[in-house]
Amino acid sequence: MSEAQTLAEKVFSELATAIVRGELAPGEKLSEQALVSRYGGSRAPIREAIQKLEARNLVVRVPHAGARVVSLSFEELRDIYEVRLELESMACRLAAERMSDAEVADLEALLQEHARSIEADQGLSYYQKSGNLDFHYRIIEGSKNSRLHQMLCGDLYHIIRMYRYRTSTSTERPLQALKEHQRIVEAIKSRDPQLAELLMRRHIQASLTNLETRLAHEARH
Amino acid sequence: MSEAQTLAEKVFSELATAIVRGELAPGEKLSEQALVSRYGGSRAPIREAIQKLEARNLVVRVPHAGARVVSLSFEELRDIYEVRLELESMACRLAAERMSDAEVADLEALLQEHARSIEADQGLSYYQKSGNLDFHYRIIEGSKNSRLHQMLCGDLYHIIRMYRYRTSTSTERPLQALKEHQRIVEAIKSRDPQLAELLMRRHIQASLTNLETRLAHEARH
DNA sequence: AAATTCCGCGTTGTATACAATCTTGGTCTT
DNA sequence: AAGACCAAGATTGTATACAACGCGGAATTT
Repeated sequence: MSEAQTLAEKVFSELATAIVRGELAPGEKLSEQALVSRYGGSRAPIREAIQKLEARNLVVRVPHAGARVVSLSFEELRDIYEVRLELESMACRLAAERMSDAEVADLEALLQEHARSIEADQGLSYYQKSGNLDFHYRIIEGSKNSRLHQMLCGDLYHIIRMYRYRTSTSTERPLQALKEHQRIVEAIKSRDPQLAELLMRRHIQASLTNLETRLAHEARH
Repeated sequence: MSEAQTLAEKVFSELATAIVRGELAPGEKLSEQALVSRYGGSRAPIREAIQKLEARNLVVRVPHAGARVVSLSFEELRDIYEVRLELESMACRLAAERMSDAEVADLEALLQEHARSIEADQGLSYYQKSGNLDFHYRIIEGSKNSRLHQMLCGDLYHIIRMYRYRTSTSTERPLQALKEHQRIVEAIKSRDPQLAELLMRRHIQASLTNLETRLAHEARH
């Protein structure tokens, strides 16, 4: 991702992606000694990396007991989605007010790109992975609210992606999602904040119920 | 505040309150050496404390250059308020749905307490300080959303309180605020989520415009 | 046999020492 | 005189060493 200027940042970055990808299971203990022999360096930068992970809510640390990969309960994950739903709807409303015409045009171009990918039936998995994220990132950036951007992209999304890996890869409805994306952009283009917010809310709500049923199904086993 | 189980936590706690109270000015540099001679201990726990401050967005750290108390621009502070406005309105809506009858009764009792304090004209300053916060905290807790609670109380409120200290102490309209609080509780009591959210949104919007005019005034000097 | 206490080991928290980087002051050049 | 370059000092990043705390198993007691 971003080039690390320090060893601690490098270790943090690697651990973060490892956690998000599920290579480190939720609840798994992060022994400082083990990390030293795995990533090199001494305990000082490793501890710093762990603290950075804690800051992003990817690990939980208890004094004198060590750090563990965060393990969210059903309720906690639902809470996160609930907040994300609200914040991203807000971002979409603000984007409809504040995005420049050029940015809106770029966003339209992005969706046309996605449409071609799906039509060719080749970039289907691509669309599910980075394509979907690209769209949402642009909306968030379009809100022109730095703190909102930080909260959504910096904190919530890592957690969400982490649990996406566990429960199959995102939605299996790329065509439906694309249509919803297109309607959202239409609302932004016509500078209708309320409609844009409403459409985004419904869009995310769909994936939320998707997740809930999936988790409920998983809980039975 | 919370009893510190480790030296790093203790230093963090003291530094945090010092920053919030304005004893450490925004932009001021936090030299590790200086903090060691001020708070004792070695650099290890001091560094850990600084990292915890960074995690809460109270300081900004750049590699090889040290840490400074966060100094927010006008736009950044407005961004934070914008997010708070949305999240706390959301909390109020959820509280109207999820607070127990007992909790609502407690909240009513709290407001009656506040009313007496104001009527006696003695606890006026009290109401502005902790009273106002107590009310908002209870609403947030009433949302029963742990992540929402964490974001509002853990991250945003420290920053907001920090800048309240700089610009005179909160609103000079305790009576008006109390009335608004009472109406909010009424909406919660009658289990009207939409109305509760609307009233909270207006309530915070008032303090937001309050802050904006104050900052605009300050910018002239 | 079950519960409890205590001791030993491993882990984390803290202190000190060394290396790498940035900053500051001065000198030199243009 | 203004700006760039360079070296010394200070500061941060990293490594190693020591201290404090928690966990787990064995021995003891009821």
